[in-house]
Amino acid sequence: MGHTPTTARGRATRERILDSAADLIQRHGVAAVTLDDVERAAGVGRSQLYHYFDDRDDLIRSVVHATVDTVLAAQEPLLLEVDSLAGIDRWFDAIVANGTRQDAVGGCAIGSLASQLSGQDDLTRQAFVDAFARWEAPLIAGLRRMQESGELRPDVDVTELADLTMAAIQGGLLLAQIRRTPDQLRHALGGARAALKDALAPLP
Amino acid sequence: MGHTPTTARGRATRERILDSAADLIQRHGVAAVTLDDVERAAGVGRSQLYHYFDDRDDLIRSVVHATVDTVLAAQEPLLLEVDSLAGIDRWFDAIVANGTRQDAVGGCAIGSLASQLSGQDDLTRQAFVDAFARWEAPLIAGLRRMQESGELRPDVDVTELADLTMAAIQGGLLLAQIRRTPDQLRHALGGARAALKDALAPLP
DNA sequence: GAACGTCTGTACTGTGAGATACAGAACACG
DNA sequence: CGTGTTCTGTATCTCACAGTACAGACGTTC
Repeated sequence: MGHTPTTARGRATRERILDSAADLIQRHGVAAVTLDDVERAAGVGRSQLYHYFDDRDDLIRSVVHATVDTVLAAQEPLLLEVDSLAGIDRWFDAIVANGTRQDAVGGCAIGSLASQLSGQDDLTRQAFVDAFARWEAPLIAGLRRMQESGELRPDVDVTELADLTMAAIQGGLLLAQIRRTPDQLRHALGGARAALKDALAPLP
Repeated sequence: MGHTPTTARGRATRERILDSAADLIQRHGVAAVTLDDVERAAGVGRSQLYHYFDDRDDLIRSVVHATVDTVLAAQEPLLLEVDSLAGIDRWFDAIVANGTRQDAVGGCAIGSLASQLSGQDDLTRQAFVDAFARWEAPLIAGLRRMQESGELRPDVDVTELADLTMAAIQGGLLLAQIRRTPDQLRHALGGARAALKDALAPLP
């Protein structure tokens, strides 16, 4: 997997390559990005690319891992608070805000990559299985806490709730990306919220 | 957009090219499919490709249109019956069955293409906007009939219900494709069903 | 059956883009 | 400083693949 840099300059260069590549891929898709594009955007020469990465596939894989880490790191603070309906609302609001932001090219960075690359090798697909598992884990944990505290009915299946929530996020982002409007994302999350509210224990 | 065939043989050849290309693209992704691959799979020569299609992009666009038509045609009979909860259940069951079938590579043919190509030109993106609109229209119409007959509460927004249902389908199929298990699709559709059930008018 | 349009087969070309070679600059470390 | 290692710049190679050229087969119509 290429050379891991030992100096500060090396690390900076490798980061710059990864960031530029991730940005280009996010905007134009994996297939449309050439090594020349990455070089230009990162301001490096061909030799650097092959110094830090084995080949194009290795670079793409590295971008996938970096993207997953970035997205999950951004989600983490809010995900740890999803142990109440209010916390879930804050999380959903952040997702909508994020999906609506700036140029609103939108879509989920992980979801987009996943549907472009999951038809690839099994190793790449596994990376996405892991990514979504890591994403869903704190949600399941939060719902379980809600169940233990009696906030959630004891008979509901929390993994089922988590699954439908993740699907609503991914589907909502995909359709919002195509239509270039956040409405469908909001509606999808509204549906997930309704399902979650349904699972709340009736007030005593 | 290439020559439209006038003879039966010509139509058959064009169809064969389109079918083979659609199949290859479905399995390996747009970027991974070369014209040589299509030729081999369809058993035609290079000249045929360029006889019926202007260039590779034209072929891809044609595959998109053909895929959309195929998927929507398959959905149509069930979609016309979604004016009752039982009809919706039949539709959902068919989607799960279809997503579980055969090699279960899964994913939505339209959704996959959309996320691969929506970053392309605006014209291609528009094709997917239209496709999803065509898909959603009979669902909205069915829900509206349910509302008019009093089966659905009058205050609910049927487009909102339709939107979240479409998102559940797309998200569920995407995640099911990655995990190679239909569970998440079932859960996602279960969530949509709960939202729909919530909108039913209380029994008199 | 001949002549014209439609369709098909094969061989070729040009180039974009991934990969390599190798020399030179920057830097760490004694 | 000097020497070895890490990092960078440029030029070049190679080849897969989109696109072209052109001849030949088929088939339809008068």
